[in-house]
Amino acid sequence: MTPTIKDIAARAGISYATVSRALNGKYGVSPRTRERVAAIAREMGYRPNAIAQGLVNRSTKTVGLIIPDISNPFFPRLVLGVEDTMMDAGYSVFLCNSNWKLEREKNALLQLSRKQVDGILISSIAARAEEIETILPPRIPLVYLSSYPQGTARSCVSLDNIQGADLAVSHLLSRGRRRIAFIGSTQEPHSLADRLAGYRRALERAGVPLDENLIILGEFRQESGYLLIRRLLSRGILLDGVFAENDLIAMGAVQGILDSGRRVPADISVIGFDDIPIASHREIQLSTIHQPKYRIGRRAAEIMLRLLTMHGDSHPAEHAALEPELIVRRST
Amino acid sequence: MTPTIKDIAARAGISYATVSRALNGKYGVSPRTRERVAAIAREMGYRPNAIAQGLVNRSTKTVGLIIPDISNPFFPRLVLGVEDTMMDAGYSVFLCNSNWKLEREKNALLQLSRKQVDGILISSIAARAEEIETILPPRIPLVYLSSYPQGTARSCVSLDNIQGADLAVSHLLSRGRRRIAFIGSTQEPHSLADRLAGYRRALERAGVPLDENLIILGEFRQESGYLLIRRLLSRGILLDGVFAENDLIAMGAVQGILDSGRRVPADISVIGFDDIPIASHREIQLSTIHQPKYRIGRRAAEIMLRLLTMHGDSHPAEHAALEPELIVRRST
DNA sequence: ACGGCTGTTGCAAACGTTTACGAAACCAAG
DNA sequence: CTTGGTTTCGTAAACGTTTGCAACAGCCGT
Repeated sequence: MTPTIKDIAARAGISYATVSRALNGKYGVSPRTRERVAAIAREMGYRPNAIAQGLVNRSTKTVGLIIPDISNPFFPRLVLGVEDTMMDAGYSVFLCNSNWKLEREKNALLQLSRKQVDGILISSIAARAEEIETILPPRIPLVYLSSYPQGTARSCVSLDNIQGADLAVSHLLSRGRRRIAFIGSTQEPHSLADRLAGYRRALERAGVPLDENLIILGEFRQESGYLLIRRLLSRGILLDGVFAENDLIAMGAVQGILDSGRRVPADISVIGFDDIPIASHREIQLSTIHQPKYRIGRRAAEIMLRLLTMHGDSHPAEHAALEPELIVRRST
Repeated sequence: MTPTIKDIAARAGISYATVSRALNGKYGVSPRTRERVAAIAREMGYRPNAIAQGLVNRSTKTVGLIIPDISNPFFPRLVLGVEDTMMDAGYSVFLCNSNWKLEREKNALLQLSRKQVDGILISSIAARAEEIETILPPRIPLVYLSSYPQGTARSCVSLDNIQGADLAVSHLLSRGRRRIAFIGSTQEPHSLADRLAGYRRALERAGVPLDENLIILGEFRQESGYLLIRRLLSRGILLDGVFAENDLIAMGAVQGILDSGRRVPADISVIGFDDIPIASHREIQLSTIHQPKYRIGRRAAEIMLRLLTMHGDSHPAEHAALEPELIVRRST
């Protein structure tokens, strides 16, 4: 049995209330007993039971973080940003990943709320806010990061996806490309919508007609990008540029283009989104839209901390949209 | 306020003990009241408080998982293996990453034990078992995965690192390479020792003399591999093969070799370790030693589940060493 | 009518903490 | 010596749940 506060009290010959006060540095216990208690606690290897503390304090000093895909190189930096800032503030982070399944995302939400986390940060794949916010008791702080559902009144931290997509497509246009395909994923409805909007906006501004045949959707995986572009090319559809919704898709697309006997960027330029670490690799050199992943995580965590400290006084939802940045590399 | 079991009891006009029994499907409550309680609970949106349950049940249905680096593509698959099997068994997984810092690893251990997790899985960077096992109360189930300290009596699941390194180096030798550098990391003392041992064993068996100048150590990062190989080459040291302790280092080494005007594999063959996803990319094509990451995670979780169910009866430590597999690609 | 059995329910303790409140002890001033 | 104030500590309730035990009702056989 690990020693409890009562064991310490027994050894010290005092009540366990005093032990609690001594250990927590509360006012009203003499320096002498305070030291004695500290010494005994150290000697017995006392470890406060966070479960019991959580029960009485009604706070677990823990927040949940839900992301869709731990294997996607985009998310680890984001997680790190959250973890670092939350840890500095004395919080633990409970990481869950939903594997792009709404069912699992909802389940994670449920588990976290049962575990009485103090707040939840989520990169949600839900299309509408009700789908996930009805699961949670309304008082619990919730912050979206990187991706958020439509119609939410909660705080969000994300990239300006419309602007980012516009940047990417405008770049392709400036390279003389006119037949630009959009390869996306249906897994995140909201960022898909925004990036498609940016795609359309850039084309329209340049006076390039939109061809619905050039828009194809799959998953956020390399294989998906490969298959989709090959299908497109084998249909004989003409194209000279590709805007992929993320870097993994873009990398798959590059492979597909090469395998079909065309050159990148000579025949077809490709640009991605996210700027994952591997995109800058010497042999890859993928042009892309940079997302400040760590900063997004940190910013979201900071908002969360603010919500946590002013517990429930009023929630002026904050909507931060960070600036995208165009990174030009060999693929365009 | 979220409704508690007492609120339900009040509404149903019965004692809260009965509500608890009804909700948990315990024996001794009539079907009629059972249904009534279930209906009211659903209607009020009752959510059992896992903190309170954990306190009285002395079990949180949660295990901790500590890994050194969430950004390293090796670990996500491992995490997934653990998560999937633990979730199927009704457990949650608390993921912590230590960022290759022993201090943070110890701290994570401390936090997890305070949080009363039922067990801990850890890919440890500690050199000796005492460093971390003294932090934990002895009763708590502990399973090492992928990497474990020396002198532990706990269960481990890992690759046969000696065998893996032997395989890699023997492959280089079979390609006619004789001056084979070892580029490793000091971040994981135990796998370093094993992979070095395999390196030595393969050389010895082939009758190739060991040159200590060819062994250089840094970190498990691409930049590190790049810098180390460049330093080696600029010193004018001859080499025709490189065995890197992991794929990231190997990829950095390849870049360094190319940047120094040499060819891969014509002048220098390079082989890595882990078989991270990107290693199979068309433009990378890195030869490597495959680790069944998902299976390692799953296996470790299975052992953990066994330890959890037979709570404390006896711990016949299980040491599973999975088989490495040589993957030959373009870099050798 | 009675004893005993079965099925259903309530009471209360327990898990390990924090904390409001009150009691005791001490000290200095009147 | 009393009074008042301050410091130090103990008592007990509370957090939300589970569960052993006792109580109670209904029913059966005698």
